Amino acid sequence: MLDERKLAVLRAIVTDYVRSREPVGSRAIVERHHLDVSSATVRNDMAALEDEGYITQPHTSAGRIPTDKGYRFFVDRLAGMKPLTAVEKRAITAFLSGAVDLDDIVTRTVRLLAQVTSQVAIMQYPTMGASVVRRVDIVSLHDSRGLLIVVNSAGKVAQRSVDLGSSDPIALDLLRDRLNQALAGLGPRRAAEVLAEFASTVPLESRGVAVGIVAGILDILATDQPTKIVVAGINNLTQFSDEFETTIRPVLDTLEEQVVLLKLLGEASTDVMVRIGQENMHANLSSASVVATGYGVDDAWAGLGVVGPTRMDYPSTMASVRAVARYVSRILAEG
Amino acid sequence: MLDERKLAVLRAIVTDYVRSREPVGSRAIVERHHLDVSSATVRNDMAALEDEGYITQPHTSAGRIPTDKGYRFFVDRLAGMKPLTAVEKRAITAFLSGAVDLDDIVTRTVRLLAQVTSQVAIMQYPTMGASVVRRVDIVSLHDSRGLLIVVNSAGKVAQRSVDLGSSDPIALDLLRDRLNQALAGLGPRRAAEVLAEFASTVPLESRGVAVGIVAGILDILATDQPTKIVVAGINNLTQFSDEFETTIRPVLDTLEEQVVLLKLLGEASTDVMVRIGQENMHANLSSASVVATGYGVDDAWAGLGVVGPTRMDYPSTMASVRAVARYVSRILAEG
DNA sequence: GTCTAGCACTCCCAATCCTTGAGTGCCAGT
DNA sequence: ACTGGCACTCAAGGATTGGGAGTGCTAGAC
Repeated sequence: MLDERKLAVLRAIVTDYVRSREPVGSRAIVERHHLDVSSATVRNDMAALEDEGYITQPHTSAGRIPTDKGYRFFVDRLAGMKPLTAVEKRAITAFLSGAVDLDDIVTRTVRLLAQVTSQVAIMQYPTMGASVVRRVDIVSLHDSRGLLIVVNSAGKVAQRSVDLGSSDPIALDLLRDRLNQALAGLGPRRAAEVLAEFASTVPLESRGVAVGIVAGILDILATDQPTKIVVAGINNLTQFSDEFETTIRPVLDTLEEQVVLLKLLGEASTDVMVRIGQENMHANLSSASVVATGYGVDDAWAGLGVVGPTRMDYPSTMASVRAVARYVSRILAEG
Repeated sequence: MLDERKLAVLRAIVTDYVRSREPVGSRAIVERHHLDVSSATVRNDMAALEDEGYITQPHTSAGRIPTDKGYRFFVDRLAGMKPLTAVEKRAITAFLSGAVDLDDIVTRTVRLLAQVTSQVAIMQYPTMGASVVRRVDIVSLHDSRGLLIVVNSAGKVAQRSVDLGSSDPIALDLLRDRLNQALAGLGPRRAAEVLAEFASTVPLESRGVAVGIVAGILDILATDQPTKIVVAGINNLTQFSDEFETTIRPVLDTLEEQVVLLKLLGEASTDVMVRIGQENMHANLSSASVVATGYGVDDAWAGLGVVGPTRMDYPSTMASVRAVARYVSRILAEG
């Protein structure tokens, strides 16, 4: 059904439309892509492609633009990823290697991704997931307020404020030591089991505080799932000031909804995932595409990606997303 | 120069223009604000107000719109703050009191502020500032990588990854205890002084690690200044889809620049500050206004506020910003 | 002196019409 | 199976026009 030349025509339409943002006509194709046929022939091919649903006309007597299905075919069959230049690679490593802690890594990564793709970048904090508890700390602040801190093997630090009552520092030190001995090295499920028994092993006079703290730790272990999402490069949307209603407004609305973003990134796995337009199953993203992938090391895994108009340079974007994910994974693995 | 009626006219122009987004004419004023004079009289007043620079015409034969100077006068002299309704107050407390830690407080607050003002909200994390070091912790992760954690009395947790070399757990515990004894209760300046001497007091075999850790703490103490900024409600900008070039694009650009935002919020003090248009001294904000204020308790102080078009409802916005700042301060004070 | 009624004037805005040109679809011919 | 040619469609850009909203000014009333 689709011979070699029709594929070439589709490829030409996608690439030219992405470049120019304007419907592309038959004459332009033969000229820019030196197909050795006449424009009338290309027109016939275009009619066929339109019948198949790969392209469409904004109105009679305009050129063609790709449909979601057209982009999908392009991504799956007609194009690979455009490798990054050496300069880009160097810039990525240089920028990421300056990070001082997990927070900093995430912030830098998402900004970097926004910059290299010229799109809106979104990134999820690594989940504790398969990681183990490394340390529990209790810090008294003022009056009876204190702070409970749990660090996991991925280097993630979670905190909760707790009521320490009138317990004295010595008792707190003791409690902390006991908690660390009991929990260090345990995964979240096992830790929760141990904690269930823990309070009863504590001397009566600090029982009350211990109960509060145990509850706090359990809370941290349990509510770790909905990880934070960071966004950067929203101003990149302004380059699509036409398409305000179709792209900018809905995407901005979506970016405020953490839940939706989490779901988008949740589908990411080891290879680069592309969701085009309606494929996102979300009204606000019906004219936007999401390019995402997973990143991290075995005990700290999460997603990152970009959001942009369906008319985007998929080969470059996919390559950038993959590259950034790999580099940040490496950084995470190293420390 | 400006008699009672001229002030009333200016007030009418500001309020009507904020409501309708359209230049307001003399006839509309006498009708909507039952001034007992004719439109011709109002026209004379308007001519005077225009001479003084409080209002201007987009073009001949259009109504008048306020200038920056006009808004400024309105804010300073013609309007107070419009108190919040009981419902709003209750919603604020309810929403904020569910927060579990500092991170959560900040996130909730900034979203809340965006929602009640229908503007873009920005909020700065509390600075350590006058606070004191409460606890230092060292957690070993994997291989030789470790995590250094510093908690201050404001409940803020800072972290750095450090190289722990091949030091054994016992030595680390010792080091941690010594650090806590040395630093607990000290302000950042004094702590830095103590740290300068610290490494030389450590046994030779763990000297190397200690040096790295001391450097990390110093780094945390030193780089605490540029605190993080959180943004919410960017989608509220889409209500001004006219004004794309004048408001949306430049504001979006500005929001990506942490430095600029920090400077904006840095000027905030105890009362509500309003910067109108050009007063922001920043090209991108020349048709935007910033309403900001400080919040926090004595040892943890920072700024929060909103950014929107100069044409905004100042009385309501100012009241909301102040109310949210007060509630979040109270929450912080309570722990 | 202060306000008002009236009127000429300005200028945006929306509607209308026209032209232009890009691009298509189709058919007859090679 | 491809191509040249031609009629057709339609968006986009100008030019023209007719309100309509609003102003500024002036002469007169209080």
